[in-house]
Amino acid sequence: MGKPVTTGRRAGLDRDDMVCAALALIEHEGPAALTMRRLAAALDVTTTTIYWHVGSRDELITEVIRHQSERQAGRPITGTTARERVMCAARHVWDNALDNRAITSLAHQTGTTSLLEHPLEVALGRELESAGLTGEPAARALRAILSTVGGLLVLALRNESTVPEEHRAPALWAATHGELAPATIAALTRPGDYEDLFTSTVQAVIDAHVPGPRD
Amino acid sequence: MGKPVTTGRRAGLDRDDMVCAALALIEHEGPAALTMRRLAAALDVTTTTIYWHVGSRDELITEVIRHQSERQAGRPITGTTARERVMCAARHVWDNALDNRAITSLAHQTGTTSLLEHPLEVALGRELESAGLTGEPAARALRAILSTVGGLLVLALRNESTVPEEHRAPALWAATHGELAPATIAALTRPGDYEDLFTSTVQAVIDAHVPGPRD
DNA sequence: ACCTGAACACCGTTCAAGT
DNA sequence: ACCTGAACACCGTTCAAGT
Repeated sequence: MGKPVTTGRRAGLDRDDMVCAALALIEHEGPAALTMRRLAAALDVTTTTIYWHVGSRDELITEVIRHQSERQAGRPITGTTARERVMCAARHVWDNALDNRAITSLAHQTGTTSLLEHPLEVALGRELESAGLTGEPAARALRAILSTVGGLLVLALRNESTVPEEHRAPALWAATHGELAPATIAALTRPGDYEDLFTSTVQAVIDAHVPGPRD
Repeated sequence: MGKPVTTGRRAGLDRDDMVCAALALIEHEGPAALTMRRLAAALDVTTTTIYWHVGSRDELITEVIRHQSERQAGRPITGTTARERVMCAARHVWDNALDNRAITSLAHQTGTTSLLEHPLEVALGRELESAGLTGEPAARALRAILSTVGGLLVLALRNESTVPEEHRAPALWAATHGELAPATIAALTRPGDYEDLFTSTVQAVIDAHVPGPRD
């Protein structure tokens, strides 16, 4: 069953093979490695073959992100209080992004983050509604939590992305703005403990938007 | 005084002219318009001329961002309480980004946001120290506030950036995850009031990290 | 010192042509 | 229906050569 190993034509490739090969390419060689020519070489075909199965590079990326979003879904949401369950749903977004950094970076670069995290965002929205939020407050809470997690992810993923060293810590900073204490300067230049930062920051945003057990 | 209008050589251009022309190009035609060839055409020279004055495209971008960061500095910080002044410094980052969306997007794409906002980030750090924060708590507060503002900016700037419509609101969302209320779905698909979102979210993060007047 | 012309090694995309 | 070869219009970058 399934597709025959070798048909009478040339290659036995379909649209799904392209998407999977693209996903593997991204995971192994980074988001920048996803070019039509390199993907064609990996599949041992010409670039025009990709254009026949998939429409364009944008469509390929969309399909890759959607494919990845499907196998990200499914982690159970734990916790007894509403805030705990909302926090758990937010942490799923955080964990999945850190577990799949290459694809997350690609989604971030192409503005398809919401497509990648969509099932997890829906799960988060469901918990907010279960917490009693409806209408505009629910929408505001959802947007606030997701943007906070997204901002923290940009910070946490900045290190291994393509950021030249000179952009991080020019020596003149300490000279021109020397009034700052070393620890404060470190916050602007060096990486920190993003796990703690995630917990405290997201918890604050959740507490501000989601009614607690004794409100 | 200054440089002569026309020297005995070919063009009277220096490194600063390249950076200014690049900045104008970005503001008028968007971040994607900044290519070596288009910049050379705008200056009526060859691309190799740019490589002589500026090193590479990365160096050009760094110089453009640094140039822009200098004329962004200087808005006064108002407010009487510590939290008010910290909020004001955070709002400066927000306002400047929204007032210069093209350059902000470029900085975001190239991972040089901290370089662009650096003077404003230092001002924010100063207010945190004035509020009594030192060491790790100061660093955590700074990172938390900046990442929150950054995440909200990504959301607010997403609309006019190069995001295809299909990435935003596929019709199947409502079908496969139809349990969500319309307003909650809207939070995932349509833009909202980011001004209100900024105020409430950043205020929550500030309150969580900066001691208030009666703590 | 400052600038040009030509070339190299890449991109995404299209189009006519093959089987 | 599925795939190739060649071409087009772009990129960033380099190198020898001109004045």
